[in-house]
Amino acid sequence: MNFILRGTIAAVKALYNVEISEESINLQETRKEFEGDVTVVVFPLTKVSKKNPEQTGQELGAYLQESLMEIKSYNVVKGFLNLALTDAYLITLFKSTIQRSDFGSFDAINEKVVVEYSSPNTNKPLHLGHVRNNLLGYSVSKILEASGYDVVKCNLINDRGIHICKSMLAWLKFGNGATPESAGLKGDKLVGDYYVAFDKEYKKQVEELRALGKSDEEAKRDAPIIKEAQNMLQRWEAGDEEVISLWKTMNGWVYEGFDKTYRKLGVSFDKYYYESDTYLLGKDLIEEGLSKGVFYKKEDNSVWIDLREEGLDEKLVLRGDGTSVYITQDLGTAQLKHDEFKANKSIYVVGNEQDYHFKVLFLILKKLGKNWADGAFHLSYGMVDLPSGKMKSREGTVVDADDLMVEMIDTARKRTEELGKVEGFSAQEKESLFEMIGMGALKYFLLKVEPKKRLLFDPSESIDFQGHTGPFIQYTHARICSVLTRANSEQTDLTYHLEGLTNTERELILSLNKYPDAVLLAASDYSPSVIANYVYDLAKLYNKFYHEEPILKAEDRNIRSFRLALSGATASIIRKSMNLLGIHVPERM
RNA sequence: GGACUUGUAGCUUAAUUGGAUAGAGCAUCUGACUACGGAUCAGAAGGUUAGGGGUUCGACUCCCUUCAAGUCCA
Repeated sequence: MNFILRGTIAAVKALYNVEISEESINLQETRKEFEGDVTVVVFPLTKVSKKNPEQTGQELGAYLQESLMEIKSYNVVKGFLNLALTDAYLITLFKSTIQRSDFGSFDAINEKVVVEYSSPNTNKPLHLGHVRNNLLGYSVSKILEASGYDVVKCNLINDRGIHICKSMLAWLKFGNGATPESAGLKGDKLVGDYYVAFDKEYKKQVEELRALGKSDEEAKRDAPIIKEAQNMLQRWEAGDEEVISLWKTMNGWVYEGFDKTYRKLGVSFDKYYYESDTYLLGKDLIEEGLSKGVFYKKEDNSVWIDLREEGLDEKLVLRGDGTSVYITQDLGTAQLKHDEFKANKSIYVVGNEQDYHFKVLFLILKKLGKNWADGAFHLSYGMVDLPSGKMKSREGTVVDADDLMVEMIDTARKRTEELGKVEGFSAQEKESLFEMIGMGALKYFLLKVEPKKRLLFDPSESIDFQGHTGPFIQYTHARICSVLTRANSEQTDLTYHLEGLTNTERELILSLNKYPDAVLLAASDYSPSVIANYVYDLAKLYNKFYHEEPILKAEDRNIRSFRLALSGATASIIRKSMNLLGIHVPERM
């Protein structure tokens, strides 16, 4: 609606002889209860008109109607100037813009963005929290891509450290040589089981030591199994062949398991980083920081940065014995990514428990003079909690990603069969449909909420398939496809000449027209929920249209062709939107 | 002790970034030409936007404060 902006600027110039900027004009959709399509909020303009809002609105409205042929009529309510667009304009808008196949896709802007997401530990299977992370990361990548960025999706895998040694050690002790094949388990599940087994044994040993009179702290420190694990980590760091070989084998199992989960989730990566390769990075940056005077040493040789001026604390960046802390590695990895991709932006999809960490990380990079750090952004999302509280893998209170997906697909199967909707489907078509619907419900459920909000998931309450849900939108798409196929089998004259539009048709065109803005907003906010809510509104509106207006049964041939075209365009935008969420839409369901 | 985030109808949530009478879904109640697909549509009911103060033409949104939930930093 740029012509309204320009027209308003011209109107202000003509009426009040003042130059104003586009930003000073506040345009919004006209609320349903008033007549019109677009509303100019006139309060801010009273400063230049030096008249009351009502009068200013009247003057602007009269001028705009006179000068812009797209405007049919206007009215002023309080300080709001409501403009009604002509049907002719909306029809042209639909034909020349919305119906184009490239509607809503943006030209490449020649900027690169790295999106890091997923970033699992190799000692346990993925759970619902990871699912949120993966879906967010993938969807944000798609959205950025659609808005013109060159996107690199990457996954930094935490494949080393004491936690991996725990799984390895427990497997050696209790595993009897079990493999995923022999145990009939996915590799990540098998390894996760030994991580739990370690913890169980560890707790038992701690109890025993405490029974012998040791303090809690001593017992936790002295339990033989934890010492063994620490010893194993040292051997790993020293490159001990036996340990390395076991580590490779077990991580291999885990990756096979993760791959299956990723495939089922429909997410993918362009680049993998492994902490075993990156954990020693960052020390040169410590040197750099010391020489620049950004860091300082304490008596024990440990290196720190003072961030108290920024309202934060003093922060340790390298231990006294010269070993890294998390932030050391993350500094190094940030530099590595920058060297490799020279990206304009770098997004980290990580839970909000690390808000502080990233604040510090970015601040340090800037203090080191890394200007590229301005493009760094922590896409922080809220934890997924259960009614019982936090998920804890060691206590078994997690919603496993694979189990959840199977459950969702099963529910979809039950629903669909109950409704008797799959007559004439082959077995294979059925399976892919159930998967599409089940995964659609799950993904939509997780993505429709703003990322930063925490999410409560109640496993005893199944995710809805009706109302504000993925399947509702999928259903709308299938319904349109059904109409279109029917139309195709009859006649295919798609040209039309229209006299006017019904209210719902107008609403639908205006809603379709919002798609590009939704993409841009979702991209600048890094928020798939913008798309999710947009496409829901669109689908809802289409269903209203579908009920109110006959399409195939329309008597006038022109109207029939137009409504088919409108339906086709709606299906296309639904498909594009859902694609940005990583959700597939069926043609029948 | 300090910092950050969140708080909207019974539940899950939206609000064009400061705009009109806070908009949906689930659940509850009422209805839909024998359906171009009822996983739909129309309607009813449900709100002191956690509480209090302030800023202004105008506040869910910004500022101060209290409360609640969660997280982080030693």
